[in-house]
Amino acid sequence: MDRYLSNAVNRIDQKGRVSVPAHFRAVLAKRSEGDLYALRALDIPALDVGGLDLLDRYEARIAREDPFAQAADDMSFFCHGDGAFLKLDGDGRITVTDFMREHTGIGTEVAFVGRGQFFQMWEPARFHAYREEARARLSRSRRNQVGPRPLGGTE
Amino acid sequence: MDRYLSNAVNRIDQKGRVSVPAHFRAVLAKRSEGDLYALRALDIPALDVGGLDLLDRYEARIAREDPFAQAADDMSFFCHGDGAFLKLDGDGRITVTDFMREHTGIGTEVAFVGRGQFFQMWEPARFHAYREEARARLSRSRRNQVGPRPLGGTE
DNA sequence: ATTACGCTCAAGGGATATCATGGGCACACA
DNA sequence: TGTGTGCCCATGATATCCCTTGAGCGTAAT
Repeated sequence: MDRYLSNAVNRIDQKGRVSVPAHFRAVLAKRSEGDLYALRALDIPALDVGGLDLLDRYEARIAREDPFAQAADDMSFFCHGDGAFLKLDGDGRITVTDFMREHTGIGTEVAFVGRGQFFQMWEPARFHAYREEARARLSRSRRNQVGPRPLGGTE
Repeated sequence: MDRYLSNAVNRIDQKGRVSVPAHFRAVLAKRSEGDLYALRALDIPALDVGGLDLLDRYEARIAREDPFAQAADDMSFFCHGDGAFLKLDGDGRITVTDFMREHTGIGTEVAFVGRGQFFQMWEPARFHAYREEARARLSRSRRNQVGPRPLGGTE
């Protein structure tokens, strides 16, 4: 197993710690060494989290831009300035900081959502709402499609 | 860990000192020997700070200009002549000088912002405003994008 | 089939280390 | 004699480490 799949909701304890699902930790260990990289996602109240390989992907993307152009600067500002390293403690937990709470609205529980190459952290209610929106968008666009179906369904 | 990442706001004390975030100090120690070099960023009210390797970035840009042109001369003047060395004290703090305050508007607090190869110092409110601008620009360019997305939350 | 054991994992708590911040003191330079 | 600078230590908050608890689950034994 080398992809982040499925989702789980875990509770934040009084000291602000939350367990990263064991399955995600296993994937993480396979993809990168130790540290976790977290980033405030664009447009949605979630954090994108992964190993250092996730950061590498962003940096590779930035390297393709003219390093003195505005776009490269914005991208670096976003992924370096608005990102953070998370440390897993000995029990596989991370501490939820204000940095994370502000952007996501996370309070006492965190929804961990697998996204293949990375996973996300959401406030559970927002996650459920967003999931429904996403499903609705998909099924609407499938109905509007005349030719071959974009995704899924019965063939 | 060898890149400057995440951001933090620290308070300036009555003697004009401010702690450089411990994580940044660790990166600094790994990348360069002791010295910190600060320059006033072009176009934005921030300081670019790093080891002497920070100059590599600017010198690369100068190298791309015609050495007889005014622009190359101006750039060299700017990065070699208008920078300042910062001294870390025993507790990992630097003293905020007028040189820094003038350009940035820094008053009683400093926002340290990781930028990968270097980090920046901002007046916190200006930092927050600029961060929102940068995110808005990115999100706009993501929506206008037809093909694969340049960066960002959802893949 | 049902009970008992053992494993994994989320979650709680106490002790300790790290870090930002405040302040004292001495030395220099003006 | 002040003012700025460097060096040292004190403190409180937070993060980190280590150990414990208890629920869920599969497996094995009765």
